[in-house]
Amino acid sequence: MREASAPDRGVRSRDAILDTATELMSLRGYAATSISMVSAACGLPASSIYWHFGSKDGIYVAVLERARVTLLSALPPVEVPGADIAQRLDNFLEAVEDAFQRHPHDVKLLIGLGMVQGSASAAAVAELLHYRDALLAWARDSLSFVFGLHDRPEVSHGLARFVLRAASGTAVARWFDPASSLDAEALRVALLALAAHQGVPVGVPAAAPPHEGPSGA
Amino acid sequence: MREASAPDRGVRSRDAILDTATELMSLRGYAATSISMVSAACGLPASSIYWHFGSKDGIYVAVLERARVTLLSALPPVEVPGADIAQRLDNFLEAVEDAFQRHPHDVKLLIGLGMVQGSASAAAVAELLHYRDALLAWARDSLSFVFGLHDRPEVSHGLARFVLRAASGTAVARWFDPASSLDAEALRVALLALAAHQGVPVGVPAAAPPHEGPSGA
DNA sequence: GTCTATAACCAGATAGAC
DNA sequence: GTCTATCTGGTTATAGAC
Repeated sequence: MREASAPDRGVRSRDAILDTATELMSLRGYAATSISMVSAACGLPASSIYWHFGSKDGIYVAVLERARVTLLSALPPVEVPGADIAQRLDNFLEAVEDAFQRHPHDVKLLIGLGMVQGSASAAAVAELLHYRDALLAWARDSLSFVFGLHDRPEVSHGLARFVLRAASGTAVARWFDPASSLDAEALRVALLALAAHQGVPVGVPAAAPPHEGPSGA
Repeated sequence: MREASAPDRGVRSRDAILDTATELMSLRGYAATSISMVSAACGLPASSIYWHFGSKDGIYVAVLERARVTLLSALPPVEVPGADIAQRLDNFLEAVEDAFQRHPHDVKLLIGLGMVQGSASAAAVAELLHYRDALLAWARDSLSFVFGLHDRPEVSHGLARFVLRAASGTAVARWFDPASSLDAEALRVALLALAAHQGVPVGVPAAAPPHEGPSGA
């Protein structure tokens, strides 16, 4: 396995560079991460990094792409198991919480690098959007299955957006206080109430009447 | 007013630098914002910026401090008006939504620059923590008043954390899709359900039974 | 594919006249 | 307080031997 003749020396180096860049960029951000830092941290000279990725932006795009694939393949299929809504919702939230805890780098890459407009290339921004859309689509499909919303796509979309925002907000909270976790319990209560509020039968009364517009005062 | 002899030429320049730096840093992040960019954008030479703030980090701390004061003074007092919980909650959420919409720079500074550990000074990180804590305290006190939770601080703290995370997540969503707004309606439903779930009387049945631990399956 | 060496440039920061 | 000019060091990126 060691001294792999040379055929895959390249791919091993490539992976090492990607690992290092992922860690540094998710921790410090794209702009604050320099090629020389990556070089020093992974042991390979800067020119090797350029040979593999062409430019700093090229590394960034590769890092984002791999993070997206990794995170998405760690998520379970959208046909969430469970006999009823409560069970399926618990299973869904457990999957979200699990991925969130196990892939902090990937989550943070998605979140923290939104402020890259102007510093990074259009390709990198497009990859970020792709990343976000893929996560949102997974959440939407899963929640559609959980609540049986095949005929009400706008409701499952709204719930998915809510979950994604809660997860993003928790990721933000996590870099102030690294012990922050997703609080699946609160999310469960909130999602059930939101679904009920939209008229979805969840085996529980709606939490509040629709009430159009803010009430005077 | 113009040609103010010189006494306040200084403070005007200082403010102009702060304005420019706030805009650039909230848009591009701290690391990606250079002194020369600020200099070019506000018209003053780099050495004037150093005269006022001493270092790049000094500008950052001043920007954060002013953002915190601005945002906090834009928030209404915690004695949220309203005859009942529903009215007070609506007023609270309206205040949050309003501040969120009117001060995008300040919100983004708080959010997006969490990944500054290692690039910025301890003073800057401390200022960021101070910022976050002040917002959380305001939300906690307001929600305590809204729901009448003076004797249950841990509940109001949990609700405040939930609101702050939702707002953070929305700020993140906003740099993918600038049209994103806070969705006060969803937040209203979620907060009522969460409060009810904690046994707080909100004039509405609890959304779900406490149910200890995930249900088998 | 990996290395050493270096080009070309821009960053943060300072000196000193005014 | 503001300016011009400049120093130093790190940055992205490349050349060319191996």
